[in-house]
Amino acid sequence: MGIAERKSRERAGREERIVAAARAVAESEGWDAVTIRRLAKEIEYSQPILYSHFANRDAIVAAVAVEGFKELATVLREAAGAANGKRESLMDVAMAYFAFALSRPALYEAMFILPTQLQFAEAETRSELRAGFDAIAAAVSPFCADVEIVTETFWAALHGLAELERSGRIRPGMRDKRIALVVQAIVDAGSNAPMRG
Amino acid sequence: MGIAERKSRERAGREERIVAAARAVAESEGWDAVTIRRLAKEIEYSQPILYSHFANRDAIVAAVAVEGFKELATVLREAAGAANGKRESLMDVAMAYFAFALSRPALYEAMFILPTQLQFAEAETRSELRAGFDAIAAAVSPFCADVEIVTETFWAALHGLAELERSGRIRPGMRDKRIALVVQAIVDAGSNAPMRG
DNA sequence: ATACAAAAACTAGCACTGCTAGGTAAAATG
DNA sequence: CATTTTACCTAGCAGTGCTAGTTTTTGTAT
Repeated sequence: MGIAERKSRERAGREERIVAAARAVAESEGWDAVTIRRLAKEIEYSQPILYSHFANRDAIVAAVAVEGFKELATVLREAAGAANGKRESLMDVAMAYFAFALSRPALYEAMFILPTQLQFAEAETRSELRAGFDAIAAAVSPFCADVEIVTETFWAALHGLAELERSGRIRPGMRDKRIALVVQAIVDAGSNAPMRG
Repeated sequence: MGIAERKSRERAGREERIVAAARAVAESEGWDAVTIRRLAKEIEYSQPILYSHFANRDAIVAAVAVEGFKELATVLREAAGAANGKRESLMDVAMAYFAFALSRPALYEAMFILPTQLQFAEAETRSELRAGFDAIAAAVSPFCADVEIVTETFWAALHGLAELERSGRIRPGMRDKRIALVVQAIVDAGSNAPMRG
């Protein structure tokens, strides 16, 4: 039964094209430009076809977000692996996270700002988000006892810095100094806490 | 010519009612429910009236955001003033910020997530945002030399923690530990940096 | 008081959105 | 080749932000 497989392949291919189109349009014209009609035009099918692949528009955004989580995890792992020392590794992870967030703003938006509801029901999303989290945790772990807490806080600080800079709330010029401050805080958390306890 | 004044007063009152309605609907049903038709119904006028007060829907959201910036500044100033020691003051500011963000999610959304374009052209918004920033800066200043940088980073960390928790990315239970970690980082930044320099 | 001018508010409608029902063309099966 | 199933599209609904054109209300002057 090669026919069913061919059809399945074609469907999967079209689904990828939808997600790719959504991402491309969002990145070049913003998420407001990502309408069902626009995506239908991009893939050269009628609108209802999209609803045979995704339940609604949010599900398409969520699919883009899942792609983003995969890529973020890869980027962070590579950044952590390339460095020599523990401190360099942490700094590289921070810089890589920032570069990711600012170079793909629409993708980052899909991951952390837009839907925030459906995408966490899917198991795949959870695991991919976890992969990125683990990459950060690996870089953080040499400096602290309670890895989970420190990773969450480190991540939140990077996320907050990226968001406030992206929306023009804080000065764009001092980026590296702020990141250095966050990294230093993690390093200090490792050297201070044990001394006290 | 008391007539013109009366009319001006009535207009201002109606404008306040529009903003209040937008905020109330957003807080109880989410920003998606805040449509022009819905607000018109709430204030018992026709839709075009709203456009004699605001250029478009985003301007209404921005007006709500401005209210939020004023209230945030007040909340942070009170928190900083009530505490005794420098460290308590910093911790209280952090807790107050968090309480603000989580207790008025729709308001916080208007301030930091939704429009992010128009509202910073207005001078009023800038000054109110600055007021909140200054309140944080006052609590941070005893612990560092470069107040601006540290304040930006401290604020970003709080914002990131609030956002990630609000969207369910990090565990809700460990909130206080993460906040304590951020506060400790600021305190350490003050005790470490001078020793090195 | 009444006719008039000006201001204020409303009705109706446009172009767009997400989404869907119902009919049509294409393709696989006997 | 006929039939059934699958795939797909056209057309349309209800709702959105926003606006043109008209009507009502209000204040002014005779």
